[in-house]
Amino acid sequence: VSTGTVDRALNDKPGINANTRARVLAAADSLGYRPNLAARMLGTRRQLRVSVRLPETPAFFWQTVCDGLREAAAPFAPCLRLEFGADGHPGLADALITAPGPDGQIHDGAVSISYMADDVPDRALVSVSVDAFSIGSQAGELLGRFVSGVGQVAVVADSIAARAHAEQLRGFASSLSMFSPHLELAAVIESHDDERETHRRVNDMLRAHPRLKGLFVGARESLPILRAARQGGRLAGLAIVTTDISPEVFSWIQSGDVAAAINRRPLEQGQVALRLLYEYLQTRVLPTRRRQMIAPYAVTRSNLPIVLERLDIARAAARLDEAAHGSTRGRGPRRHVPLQGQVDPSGPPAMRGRTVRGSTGLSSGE
Amino acid sequence: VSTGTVDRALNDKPGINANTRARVLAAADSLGYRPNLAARMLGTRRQLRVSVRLPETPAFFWQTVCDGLREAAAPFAPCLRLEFGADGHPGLADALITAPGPDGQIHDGAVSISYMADDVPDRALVSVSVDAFSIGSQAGELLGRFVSGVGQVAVVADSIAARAHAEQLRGFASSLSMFSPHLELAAVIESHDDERETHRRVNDMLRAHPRLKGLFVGARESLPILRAARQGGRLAGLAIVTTDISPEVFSWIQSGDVAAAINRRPLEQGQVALRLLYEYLQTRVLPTRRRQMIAPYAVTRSNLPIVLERLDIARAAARLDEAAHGSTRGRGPRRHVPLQGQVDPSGPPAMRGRTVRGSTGLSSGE
DNA sequence: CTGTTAGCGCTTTCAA
DNA sequence: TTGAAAGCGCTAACAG
Repeated sequence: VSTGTVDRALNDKPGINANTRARVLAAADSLGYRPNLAARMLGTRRQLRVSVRLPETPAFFWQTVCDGLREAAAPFAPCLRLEFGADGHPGLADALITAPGPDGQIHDGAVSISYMADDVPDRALVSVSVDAFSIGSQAGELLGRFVSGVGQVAVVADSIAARAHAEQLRGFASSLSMFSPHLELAAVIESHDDERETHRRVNDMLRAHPRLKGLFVGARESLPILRAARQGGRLAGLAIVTTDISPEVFSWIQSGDVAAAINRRPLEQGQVALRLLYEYLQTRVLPTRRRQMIAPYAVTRSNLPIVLERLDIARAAARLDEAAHGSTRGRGPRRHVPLQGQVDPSGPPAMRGRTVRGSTGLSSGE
Repeated sequence: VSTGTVDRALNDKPGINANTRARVLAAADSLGYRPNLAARMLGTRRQLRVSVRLPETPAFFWQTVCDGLREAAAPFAPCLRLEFGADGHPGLADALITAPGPDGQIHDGAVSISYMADDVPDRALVSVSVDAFSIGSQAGELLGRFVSGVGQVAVVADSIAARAHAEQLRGFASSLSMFSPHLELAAVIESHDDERETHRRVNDMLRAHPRLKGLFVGARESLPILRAARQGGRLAGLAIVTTDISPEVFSWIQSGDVAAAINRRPLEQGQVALRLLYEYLQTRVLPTRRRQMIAPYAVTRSNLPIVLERLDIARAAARLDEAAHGSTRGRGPRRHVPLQGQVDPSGPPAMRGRTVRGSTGLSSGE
């Protein structure tokens, strides 16, 4: 019963009698042994390397996910190290955090995988995502409450064929029929990579439905759709709910032209993904649920300022962290471009909860 | 330049020449030295002890805060140890997490303090809270959107004198006047410890305003108020927004009688508090903002199921953790009573996002 | 297959 | 005031 043997037993290492292993395991169990993770990382000078491979667009969303990852990883430094994009060679990493490609498949290999999407492919350890159905049903409920009287609503989504978007649509339709029988789903259109094309489709749809009262924008990029509605002079009569949370739409929310944006909570997605991954890497225990759901919620002009503040904090911390890291290791370019400027191009960054009192809060500063 | 000297320099220990200390510090800085926190905890066998002293009511809220603390502390075990209530003697602890008494003061002493409330007393290191103003203004906005046409709304709060409640009220009034000029704030009443008394006051108010269209329940315990509205037969014509997220009100949300509950996010409050505290204890660096704000958001029947799921996960994990801890240390009673039964007394615990399709979701299970 | 040993980066104690 | 050395709990390499 030497430490070496115990180590072999506890860590499923080869070169140990099945019998002794069993005895050691039993003893450990009865003694309630818990390994000291800190000491383990000390022993092996090796640090856990987590490679992060995420899409580049929509930029704000994924950069915020990265902020969440960084924030959650900070306390574990230097035991754990995040390698973003090209820096991290997945083959050398202990884990890979990724999102599926357009075909829904993961292409890289790694020891363990955390995965940010609605499906859990077999190769993924765990997936973190907001519930698409819940996003849709929340949008439906909100529109139902925002629009008074009988009327029509429409949906713009990216690709109805994609599972996530289909789920959103199901949720939307379901909550419409359940909570808002006064609303009729008059049209569902798909947005297009080409902004002009999207603009045209939305325009056509709006003309076809002159009395449309509500619009759910489920597309990743909502700006082309919003602009089409504005140019058609339809903003006043239209309650709009979007899923796009990006600096560009903040002013639309602030002005009330967009009634609500369903937050997919990228920051939390990153945090949760990292927490789960770390736990797994340390304990090798899989979480009970392989799909970790995050509750989406509505951002409106009354809670927008404080939501933004949180995002700013994360971003500032990330910047700080990267700077410190940079000076330590002294290599590698800055990849994480601060978005501050985009959030508030003209005014001071300080935009506290109180701002809601000033009607032009976002664009004028305080 | 031996390790001992370096240690003395870096940790401000006595018995070192001011000159050498300066030199060591300079060298450390230029080398970009970052202490290895894991190794530090190994060296001193001492673990960080954090004493948690939180109110007992409202039970659901504070127990969920504790769940958040536990969840965030789990990865740091065994370096950090949470001691709840009577277990932890604050005098022996490295830190104290607490909430202010009714008088707004902290009574216990500890090295550092995390604090869950709207104010930061001087003795507190940092405070974590939702922004009360934001809660109020969100409630105001939602009511403004839920209620169509000109009408009156009312507020029920705990004690207008308390700063947090005053802020809530300010936020509510502000967003009402800004976003919803069609609504008039017709009455503000205070709830009472005695449920009968509360019931009577609400009743009187409702009679005095027969055409009331909206009600914001900012009181901690909303049930007496909700019941009064129901018994007065006023539910149908009344849009109700509450701040009380507890098992008792879930069914009211599910049924649509309560249009929305503003979530003060106890789970996140706990997580954030612990993260900040840990960071401080390790690095002795104070966070840039001493008030950490969390964005409140609206829980409605469309996102209720998934919000509940998250709470359940936290609770299950906490139970698991406590069980494991219990078997290891084999002492101490279970203090943390699982609330599962209260959430869903009749049905199976599985209540997923899809449940929204069944109109009786909550009470019938699936 | 098992035991022994040398560290990992830090704190602490005891000597100089 | 400084240095030297032991040891925290664990892993890894080498002996038996």
